[in-house]
Order: sequence, then structure tokens, then C-alpha cells
Amino acid sequence: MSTPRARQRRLSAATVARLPLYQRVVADAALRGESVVDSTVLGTRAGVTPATVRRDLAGLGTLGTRGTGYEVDLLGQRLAEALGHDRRCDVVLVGLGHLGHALATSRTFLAPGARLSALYDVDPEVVGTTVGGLVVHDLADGVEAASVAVLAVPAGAAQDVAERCVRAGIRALLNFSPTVLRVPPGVAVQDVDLSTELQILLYHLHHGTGPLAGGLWRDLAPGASDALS
Amino acid sequence: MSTPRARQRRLSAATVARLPLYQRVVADAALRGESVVDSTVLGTRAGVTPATVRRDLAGLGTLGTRGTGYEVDLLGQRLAEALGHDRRCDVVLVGLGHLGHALATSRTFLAPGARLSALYDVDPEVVGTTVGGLVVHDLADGVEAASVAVLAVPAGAAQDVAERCVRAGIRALLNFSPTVLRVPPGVAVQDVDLSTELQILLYHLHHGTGPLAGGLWRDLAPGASDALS
DNA sequence: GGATGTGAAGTAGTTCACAGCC
DNA sequence: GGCTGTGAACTACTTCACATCC
Repeated sequence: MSTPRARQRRLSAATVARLPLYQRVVADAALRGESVVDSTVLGTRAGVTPATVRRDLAGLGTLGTRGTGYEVDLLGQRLAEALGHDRRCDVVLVGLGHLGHALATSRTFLAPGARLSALYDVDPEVVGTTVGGLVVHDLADGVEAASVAVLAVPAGAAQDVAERCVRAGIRALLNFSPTVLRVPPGVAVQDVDLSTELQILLYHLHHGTGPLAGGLWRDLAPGASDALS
Repeated sequence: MSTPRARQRRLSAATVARLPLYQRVVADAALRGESVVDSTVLGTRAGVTPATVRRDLAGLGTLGTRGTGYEVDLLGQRLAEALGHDRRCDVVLVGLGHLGHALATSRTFLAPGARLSALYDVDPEVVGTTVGGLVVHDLADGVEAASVAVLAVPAGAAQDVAERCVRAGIRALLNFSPTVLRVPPGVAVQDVDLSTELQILLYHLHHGTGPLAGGLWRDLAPGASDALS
């Protein structure tokens, strides 16, 4: 146990945001029975240039083979490790409107290692019901400790809910409310604002503007789409 | 009508992504009865540095007053204009699972100017029902023309749905599926991957890494939170 | 031959710091 | 006095291009 996990350098935020993408492409490649992928196919499938792929993956340590590419199994393993898929982690979800319901029952939302540990709402009609195998608790009864809280609540309630979560010792919030949360230092907030995403798209549509972080204006692959199924 | 809309320079993608945030803060300020805001309060409320606020807003033309700040009404007007809130725009939504349902019934998802014009699904149990005042049509019967399509469908269906939309003449897709879509040039795709957002948050939590595009590790405001009721 | 990994160049975005105006 | 708007410095990210190794 001398150098347990010190293989990878510090990854940039931009790289981290792409790791889940690579992970998905690699898992898919494994399912298709491919044993090796190179940066070009990884890139086209992930919507990223080959150079960026290589730069990103180089940050995980030396795992490619020159002249060949990346071994799918090994790459998948390293990505899972970097993304912390081996670590258990409890997630609580607050707000069981349609969005909360969608998240609680989604098969793909939770990363490997993450487990939904509790659900909360304030609506008496919802409290006590079962969603995705978990009973919905009353937010007023307090929030249990966890690693992450997902906030799928109306804007007006978000700050209050965030404070309850922080008081419960939760240090990472995934915020779906259109609100900028005030949290103490040491608490991470990741905002996902669905209406903002639409507005960004509309802006680029109206102004005919080009590529955006999310990867706009992607080209159709030259060959036919390689039908999966 | 000599220089109708040529007031603003070309805005960077990063700036565009922040405009909706400013817009919200400004609308909120107007509701509170504030008539002027400066870059510092705008910044703290939007979770952005004052310098960035000024740089961003300067791109909309000269609209601040030195020594004072930005007039709320004027700023709101310019932001709305830049975001195209005056332009009508039809949005179709495909997929009425919980997520689609949430989007279709949300009061905040659609930007001003945007109107939901049609809903589609493939599930016979859902087709024909009414959601948010609109009847759900069968996707197999074809997609009507619109400016934007929102894809809230399972990953396996996303590419097919995207192609139907493109065939219907839609040139902007908001994609909630964990899939990289292949589209012809000239079609804009904005990806929103909810599971990726969680994974990014988990990475930063595990590795104790710092600020991210979304704005992690925000500080608590020095004063008490200015309680809005 | 062919693909990785990486210095070096190029581009985009942020922050500083201050001149200019109210 | 105070705050905007912006050149200039800085930092972050991407892309090129090639030496390196299989």
C-alpha cells in the first residue's frame, strides 16, 4: 500500500466533466465485444476531438498502447476508479414532484457506488408514499446524514432545504432549482438549471452562433450510423 | 430602423451561459422594487465576480451608469432582447415519462417567447392523455415543424427521435438522454445529462477539488441571508 | 506502419487595475 | 466619492505536430 491511488495527476475541471462520457462509451464498447479502442473512435463516439481524448486520458496515467489504442477493460477500470465508482456513497433526494420522481426511479441517474438512502418532501399527500422502493419522509422531521443531497424543489424552498441539508452534515448538493444557493465554505454545489439550458440553445439558434461547451453543431458521421440493434 | 439589433457585439459562449442567470437576478430585483443594481450585488446574487459581470454586460452595449450601476428596467429589457424573449418560438417535447411530465408542466422551464406546441410519446397508455393542457400525440404519426425539440426519451430511442425531428425541419435539440446524437451540420444540440452532473459532483467531493464551471465552493455571504419572506 | 503521450502554439475565458465619467 | 468599461496580464483549455514506442 505504498502508492495506492496516487497514479493520476490532478485532473482539470473540463477533463472531469468528460470522464463520465468516456466511461459510457467504453462500457458500450465492452458490450459490443470490442477489446481495444483508439482515441479517434472514442472521440467520435463521445463528441470530442482525438487530441482532447488523449490529453484527458493521459491524466489517468499511462494506459494506452502506442500503435494500438486503449484496452477497453483496463480503460474502463481506470475510469471507474477515477470516478470513484468503488466508493459507496449515500444520496438523499428532497422534493418528489415529477422531476424528483424521475430521478428517484431512473435506472441511469445514480452512478455505480451511489445509493439512494432517503427521500423527503413536505406535501402531506406525498409523505408516506413509496417511490422507487423508498418511503417518502417528512422534511420537517429532519434530514439524515449522507454524502450528497439532490434538491428537486421549487425555487422558493431551495435555500431553506439547502440549509437543512448542510445542518445534517451533507457537504455536496446537486441543485435543480433556479436559485443560487448560499452555503458555507467546504460545501460543494453543482447547479443544473433546465430552463437555462433551453435559453442557451435558443440564443444560439437565434444568433446562428457556433460551438458551445456542450458541443453544438456536431457533424453527421461520414459513414452510416452504426445501428446498435 | 437603421441599426435595429446591431447594438451588441458577439457574445462568448461563456457569457451567453450566464445571461439567463443575470436575467433572473434582475427580474428578482425588479420585484423587490430596486431600481438600480451594481456589478457587485449582481455578482453576489448570480454567483459570479463583479469583473465578470461588467465584462459580460459590456457586451450588450453601453448600459451602465458610472458611479451608480445598472438601471434595473433597462438592463432587464436589454437582457430579454439579447435572449430573444420577444421572439415567438415553438417547442415540441418528446417523451412523457416523469421527466417529460415535469418539463411539460413546469412554470419555469419555458423562457418567455417559447411555447409548448406539441407533445409526443410512443406508449399507448400515454398517447391520447392530456398533459399541461396539450394532448399527447403518437410519435409514429410524425412530428410537426417547430423551432426546438426537447428529447426526454430513453437512451436507446434518442437517435431515432432526433432523426424524426430533424426530418420535420427542427434545427435545435435539447437532449436529456445520455447519448451523443449524430445530427447533420446546421442542427444545434444541447446536451443535459443528469447522471453526468451527479458524477462530476461526486468526483469533486471525493477528491476535494475546487471550483468548477457550475460554481462550486461558493462562500456564504458575510451578512445574514437577506430573507425573501 | 500506426497510435500514444506531450511540448509548444494557439485560443478562450477570467481577473486585475485603472482611466473615465457621473 | 463611487462604479463602469476596458486594456493588459493571467490562467485555463484546446489543438497542433511530432518524437516515441509497440
